[in-house]
Amino acid sequence: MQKVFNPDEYEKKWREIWEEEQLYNTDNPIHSEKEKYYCLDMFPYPSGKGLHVGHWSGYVLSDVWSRYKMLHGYNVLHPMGWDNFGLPAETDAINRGIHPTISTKANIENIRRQLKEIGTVYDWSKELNTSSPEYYKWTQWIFLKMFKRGLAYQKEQPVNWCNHCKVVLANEEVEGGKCERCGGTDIEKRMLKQWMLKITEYAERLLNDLDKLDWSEKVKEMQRNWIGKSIGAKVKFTAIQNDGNKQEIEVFTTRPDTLFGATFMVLAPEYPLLDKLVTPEKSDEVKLYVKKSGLMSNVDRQKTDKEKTGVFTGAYAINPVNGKKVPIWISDYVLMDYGTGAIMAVPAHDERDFAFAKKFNIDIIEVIKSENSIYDNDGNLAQAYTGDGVFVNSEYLNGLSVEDAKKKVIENLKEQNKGEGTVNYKLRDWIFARQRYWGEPIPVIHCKHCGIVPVPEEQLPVTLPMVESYKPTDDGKSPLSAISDWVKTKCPVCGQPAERETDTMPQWAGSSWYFLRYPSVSHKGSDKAFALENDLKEWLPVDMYVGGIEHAVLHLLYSRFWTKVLYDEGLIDFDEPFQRLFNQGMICRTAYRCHQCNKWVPTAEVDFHGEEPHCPTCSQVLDTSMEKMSKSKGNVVNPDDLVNEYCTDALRMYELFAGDATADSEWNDDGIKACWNLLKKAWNFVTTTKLEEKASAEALKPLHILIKNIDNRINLFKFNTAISAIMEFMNTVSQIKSGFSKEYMETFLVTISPFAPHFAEELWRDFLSHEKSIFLERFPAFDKKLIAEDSAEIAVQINGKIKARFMADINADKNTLIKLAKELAQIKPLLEGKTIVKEIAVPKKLVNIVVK
RNA sequence: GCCGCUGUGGUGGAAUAGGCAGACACAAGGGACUUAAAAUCCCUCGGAGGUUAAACUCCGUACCGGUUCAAGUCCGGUCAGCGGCACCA
Repeated sequence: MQKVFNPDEYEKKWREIWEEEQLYNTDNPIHSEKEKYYCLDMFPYPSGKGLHVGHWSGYVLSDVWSRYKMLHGYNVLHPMGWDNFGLPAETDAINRGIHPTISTKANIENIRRQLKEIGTVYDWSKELNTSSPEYYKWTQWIFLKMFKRGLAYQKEQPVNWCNHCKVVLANEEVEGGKCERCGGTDIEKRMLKQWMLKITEYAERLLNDLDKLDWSEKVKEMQRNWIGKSIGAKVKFTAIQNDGNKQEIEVFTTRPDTLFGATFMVLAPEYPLLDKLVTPEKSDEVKLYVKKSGLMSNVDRQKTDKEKTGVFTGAYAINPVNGKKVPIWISDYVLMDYGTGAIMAVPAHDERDFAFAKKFNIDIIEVIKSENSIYDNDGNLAQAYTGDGVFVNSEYLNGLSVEDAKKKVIENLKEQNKGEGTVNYKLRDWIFARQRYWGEPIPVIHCKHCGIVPVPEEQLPVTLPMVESYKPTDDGKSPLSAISDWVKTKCPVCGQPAERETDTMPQWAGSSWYFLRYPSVSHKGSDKAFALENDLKEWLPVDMYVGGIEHAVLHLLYSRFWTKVLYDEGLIDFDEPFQRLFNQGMICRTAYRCHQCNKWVPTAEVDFHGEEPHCPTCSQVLDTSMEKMSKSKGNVVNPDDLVNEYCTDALRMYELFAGDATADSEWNDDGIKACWNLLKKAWNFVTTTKLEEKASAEALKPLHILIKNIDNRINLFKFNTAISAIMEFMNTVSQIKSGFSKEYMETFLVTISPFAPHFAEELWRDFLSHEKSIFLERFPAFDKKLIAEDSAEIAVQINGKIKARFMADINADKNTLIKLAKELAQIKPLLEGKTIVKEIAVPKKLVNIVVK
């Protein structure tokens, strides 16, 4: 009787059996002899929206990779968990009026169901959740390690405060002046005392170690940019205060060579000792400017195209190289949190200083001459010249090049104790506190007598109290501060009444080390943060990390930092968490926007009458654009619907087939049909072909080509062409009438099983009556001899244009090929009366005859 | 502005190491089967010319130029798009 293709029936069945058999549990004894392999997905934060087909693609990809590794005999750890703490979950809870402990639980259940429907190999026995006390106990423990190493400290400083989210933002969370969370621009600088992590201490290592990682250049470059190393010098100027005393002002510059061209100095408006410098007659003007720039939003202040503003302080400083008096100005183009908050201004050779000097009529002294400098009609510099050249007006530097002048001036400054060579980074310390409820409490106690005291390790975790009201406040205080029962405690050192820290950790805390936790999750008896025991230790570091590019700086930089700290603590024996990183592209789909109503129109609601899409409310023709899938743009495709209409395996295959895995790809609603048809064809092929004792050479050839192609292409992460290899195979074998065997079908099923696991398992165990899972098989090796061709088609070109083709023996040498080509009926006449200039032959490919 | 990446049919995309551009699909058109539709199967499918039909000829991988017997691929320049950084001294 013919076996009917009915995925609805078998897909669910196999998922349940796999789970019952604990097939993917790495502790299952059937895997005990195997080499370990750790393939990790970036874990999701459980939002209420569920997964769309764009999210699926990354999970399918890592699943194919994991299954492929299993078939190569590895014990594959492929875990999943929930990044549950943090703003997304809290915002979702507030919007729905449900406590986050409850709302996230429901969200997790929905996403877990969806992930299971993908047919993934997750080892659910190792599921973790960053908001569970047994997990965040260790997040707090790591924090205390940092605190004890002096890497966590409190500092009062101006910080980015998002008025919409009512929370402090780390520098990494401000993207182009906008809040990374809400996309809003209502961000102001507030003076707040904050917990900080000294990531800057690791800047150099975070930069250098990028070289040893197997990551895309793009992500590495983004991290390099973010760390932003600049090599330059610190130079000490001496300023005269308004009380007549001297004050040293240090500047950072990447161009110490141009020091003789410094004609003024600029301080950031927030510069600490400004009051002592400003002269009485300038005092009001300066105060007004400082106030104004303090009120300006980040976005406005950072606009590069805006005109320079500034105020003269009335004070002067002495240039250490030539004793010249230069005026001290303040301006908002100098930032307090980079370098020293003060610069020496060299208008002739810096564009910003040039613009400033032009506007306020300050001297411009050229110290580098070059034929590339541009002058106006009066012979003055028309713009700053920043290139190389020959030094002038610079005493002992005259005649030197930029490189030599830098060296010499630094030497000189150092001798006179007026400065030294130094390095600066754009990277700032990580603001590590949030004034929010839904996060890990920072485990310290404030005691009037003993200062800041860490909570003793044996008292961890400091649990987050269950409260009714967890909404954020406007005053920058954590909702926890209102819970006096919780806040009031005793100092662990002196026993006197003391108060708990009420800020919580940022969203990124839990995800900074979760990959270390997975291997030991089901070993709960071990009272350790992460696997140090021999058998667990071997899992780490992560072999393959798969996720979106959106975490290129934030999560991936933070994780690298924490890993290095834990390495320095001697807790782990590696200092990079993710050896190999794969960033999948995003899936895009047409989105419709009505410029009249000024909103996105969900695809399902678009009125498609006539040729063009119309707005359902105002009937305007809609603007269309290709956008990454998102609920807010209304262009998501729900995988649940496609699984119902087709099947999981078809959707898995189409996600891969749609395009290059690294690139963004476009969702085509009809595309899945191709994969659905492919499965149907393959099903009929396996179930209806008449089998013989032994497979024929004719039949084996396409099979071994398939094995070779799949193997190569999975290794190169070329999943789209791996799927087309299966299509090509089906097209070829449909022309072959006989010569197939049972063994043949078995090999075929193993080869395609990473892509269509349910399909392969059903035919393997049910149709071909195997006891054990197909995923305990070995991926077949291809046989070169079976693929080998005995002849090849040779293209014949005259002057590079194809004129004929012929079949030749695969081993024919160059001379034979040329000889055969010249005798061809189509070629012979073309050579008559011509002089042959050159003859080129490429075995197995072509012959090119150059004639005159 | 600086840095990085990408430009291939109507569409998504193929093309080891410079060697037959457009694999594999989607859409479209035509045909078969069918009372009909769906499903399935077969054919056509970059452009221009050419022929009853073929053969055949020319052009064609954003644009301009170069290297080479040979360029989607290498080099130089231009344009466009995407991403990152951006008053970082």
